Amino acid sequence: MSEFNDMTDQVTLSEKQKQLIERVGVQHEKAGFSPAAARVIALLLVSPVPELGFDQIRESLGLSKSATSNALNFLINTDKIDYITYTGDRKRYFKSKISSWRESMKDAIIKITGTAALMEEILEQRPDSTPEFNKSLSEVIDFMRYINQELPALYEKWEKRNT
Amino acid sequence: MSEFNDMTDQVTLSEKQKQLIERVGVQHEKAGFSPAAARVIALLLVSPVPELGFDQIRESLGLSKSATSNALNFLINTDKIDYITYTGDRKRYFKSKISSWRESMKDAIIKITGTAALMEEILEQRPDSTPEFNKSLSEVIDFMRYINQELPALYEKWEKRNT
DNA sequence: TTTATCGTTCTCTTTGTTGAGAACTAAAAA
DNA sequence: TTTTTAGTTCTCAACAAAGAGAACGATAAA
Repeated sequence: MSEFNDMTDQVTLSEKQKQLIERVGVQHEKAGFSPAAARVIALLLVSPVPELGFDQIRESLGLSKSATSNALNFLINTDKIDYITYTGDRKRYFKSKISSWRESMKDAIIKITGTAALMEEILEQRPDSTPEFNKSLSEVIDFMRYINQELPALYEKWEKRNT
Repeated sequence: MSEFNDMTDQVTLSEKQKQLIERVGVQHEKAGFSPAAARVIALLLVSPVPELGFDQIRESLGLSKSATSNALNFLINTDKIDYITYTGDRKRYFKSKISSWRESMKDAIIKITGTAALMEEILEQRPDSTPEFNKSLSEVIDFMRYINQELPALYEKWEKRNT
């Protein structure tokens, strides 16, 4: 496409931005992402240009093609990123799915429900001989369920507040 | 202490309980615990006897001493378990800290605050040229902060409901 | 003092993770 | 048809994580 294919494909990032990418990356590593995948989402959040091509990502982060490919596919499969294309351009442009944070929140809540269900299973098979323990367990479950139930209303309230 | 030291130290667990321990264990592995540590908390939640000694844990889970020791110390350091002692008995008896779930919830909320702070840093350095993106980012931050702010009240409401 | 108890720590092996680099593939362009 | 583009997949090496088992240590009991 470009007449200057010897040009670098790197995104221009300040030192501050690079450091921020590392910090956001580490945060995501702690959440269970691989270092490469963590840096990729971080880049897509920090980059002034929010839609980046494969090689822009690869070169900006100094990753290999395989690491880049695997990270991108992992992030697509887990719904963290998305890509768009432009007519007459075969490249895919990857972007953070931050705009669909509402759905991500819902998914996070479903996880809480799952935890509560497992806790419930634990509680159901516990003996009556440990009433204190059982009470705590029952409280956590109940609180989780309560939070779960009240969150939609809380969300509504937030929506209204922001109009 | 016992005259029958050739006896096994295993806790009696049904097949159903063993399977539940595995499932709760896997759940904790997904949350970032090592397999051994995950099985230990699971055991301390499922076991009919909620306070277990080192060898009871080791033998019930079929772990080595090192794995047991490291798992227990990790869980103590991360405030997931606790131990008590009895006069005239040098053994430590380990127990789940499920009873202090209120504090654990608070810690979980602090984590959200931390995430919001990092997001805020991202937002602050973003260019004005990406208003949609910035708006989404700003919304997530705002929603997180809102949840954070409203949770104490929600907790109060829950407490009242349960009296 | 010697022995037993209750763990901790060290070494080593096994297994899993991460990612580089090259080979490969599918589609489009020339 | 041949070449280029845009990635994917394979192989391999480096490194890290997990845990077994033995050696070690610290306190208490005999």
